[in-house]
Amino acid sequence: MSADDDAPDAEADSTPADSPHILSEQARGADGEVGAGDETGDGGGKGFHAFWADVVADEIEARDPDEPIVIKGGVSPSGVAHLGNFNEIIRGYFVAAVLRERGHEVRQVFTSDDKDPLRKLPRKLANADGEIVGLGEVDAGALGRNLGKPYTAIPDPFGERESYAAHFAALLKADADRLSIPVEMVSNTELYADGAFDEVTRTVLADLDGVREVLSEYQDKVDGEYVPFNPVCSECGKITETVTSVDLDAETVEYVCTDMDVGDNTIEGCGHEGTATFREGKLPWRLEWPGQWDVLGVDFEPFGKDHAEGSWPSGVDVARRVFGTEPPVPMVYEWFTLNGEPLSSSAGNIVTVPELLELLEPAVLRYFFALHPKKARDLDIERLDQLVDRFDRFERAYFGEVDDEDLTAFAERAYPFVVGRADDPPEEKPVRLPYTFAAVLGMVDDPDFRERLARDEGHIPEDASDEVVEAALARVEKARSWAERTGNEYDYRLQTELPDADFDDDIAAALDDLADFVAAGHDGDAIQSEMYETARAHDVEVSDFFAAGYRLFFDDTQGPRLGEFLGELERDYVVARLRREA
RNA sequence: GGGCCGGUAGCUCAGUUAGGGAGAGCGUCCGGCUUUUAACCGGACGGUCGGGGGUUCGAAUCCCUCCCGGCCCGCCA
Repeated sequence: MSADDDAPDAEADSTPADSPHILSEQARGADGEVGAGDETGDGGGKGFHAFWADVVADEIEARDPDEPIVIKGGVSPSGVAHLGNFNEIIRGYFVAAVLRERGHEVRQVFTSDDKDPLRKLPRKLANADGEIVGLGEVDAGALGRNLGKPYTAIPDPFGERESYAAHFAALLKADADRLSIPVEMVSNTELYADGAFDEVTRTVLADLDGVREVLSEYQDKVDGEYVPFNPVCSECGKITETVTSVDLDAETVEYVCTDMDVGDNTIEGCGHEGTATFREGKLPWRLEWPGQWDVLGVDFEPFGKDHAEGSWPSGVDVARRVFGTEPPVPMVYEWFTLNGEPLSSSAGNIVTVPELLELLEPAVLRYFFALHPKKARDLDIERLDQLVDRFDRFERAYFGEVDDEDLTAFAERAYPFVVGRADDPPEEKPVRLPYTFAAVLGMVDDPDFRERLARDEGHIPEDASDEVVEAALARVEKARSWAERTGNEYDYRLQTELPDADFDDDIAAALDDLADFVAAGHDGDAIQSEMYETARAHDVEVSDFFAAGYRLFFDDTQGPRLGEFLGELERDYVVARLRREA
């Protein structure tokens, strides 16, 4: 704002340029009157970008980073690896892909912050297939006894991996694989065990007063006694908080295993007094995060809005004043809601990657995350068709078939990354069945029926190869799963057995007439017309007649356009069913 | 209470970089396909761009202010 109201307003420690909201306002340099100091700024003349990942890539390039450029994400293992966690991988992926396309070497890593202690029991877990299960399905007691221990020191509740942490990390890695995202999983525990953290730990413990001064600006609990290192108790295995002395030469600390407060509860310490090396403990989060930047040489990291005002400013400060390094380029992403509600594993409002991939193609899911990260979005399972439609339109825009400049500009840049083929973009547009139409086809299992109807409705080109047809029809199973999962207006199923139903004489006679008509051989349009004629001829309400048809074929009161549908089915079957014979 | 981010049609969202026509898809309604029955085609309806003020010949876009929502502001991550 104005130039001269900077009273003795104390610390301007973090300048606006440290705002993590690089995709929002032009917070930096916006008021051109800052004048001189700012030549390393944001590199001035960068053009407009239709794809946000290019904006981020510009920021990274402006730092002139060493290669490979390192992009990081990370979470603490919790009960379920849900789609929200996946932001940490896929948002970085788009930036990584753009940088690679620009000729850089990029390393994308994901830290599983698995030396963190389990602080409370999760309400839900995900098994190895990503399916969500309740605590009751595992040995909850065993988990409870391990409160306070690092996730890597807790057995896998499903008894498959070497630890709780490994189980969780494997889930996320599997999700990344499913979406063809190359990411290197890094165990935070191993970083300590391998000594990668020795140097930063030494830096912290060598200047306790200096570190306390920085931290105390962000944490009330930091006093002259506070030692920011949490050893693992050699006796009970829990993370401890009370360090009594530091021996820099030996690289050890003395500690007492005291109680740890977690919310309303207390995790009891065992009282053991012991000695731990730098590798037998961890730094608290506010130091650990910038420590990871230093250890891994991180150039870019996306994070959720919850970190934007808490961890990030302190992390910037710690990086500079404690470690003497520059923090990475940041990027805040908005959280999305699921079916209009916040993601919550305890409330059961979560969805996993494998679950979603039963309902739509990987490219559609990647498209969802290619949309602007600063917008709060809702992923509405009931209306997944809208998302898929938007993707289809986006894809058509890439192939120049949509009269929309903005969308086309976005698609031209982002589409190759969305389909994971930045260096080899598709030259021909895939054949896509409209999602709701695919759901209609899903009412019948017969693949030939599906293809015939899709062709008749003009959704498959005459000269399509078998591969193209097969690829197009693959969406039918997705849409079918969607209809079943939501129980929506496409959730009809062609009945193979004759449903139990009675009809009055007029309707029965009309059905018989229609059966004769079908037996004589007519196409779908004709059958549709004949249904009206027949109903009138027998003085039956058209709606009642259709209802009878839906009862016979779908055991329901409604359904798709019946005539066209019957026209594609096997004639003998239709005739017999109309005659209520089979 | 303070800070940050967001608020564009019923729904999902573009458009804000460089101020100039308020848009798309879906839904709804109407119509078409000899035919009230969810797929196809055409058309229409639909918005105080969260409210107010300001700058400007001109504001969704820039400035101020207020409202609403989310996040952060003890610990943890």
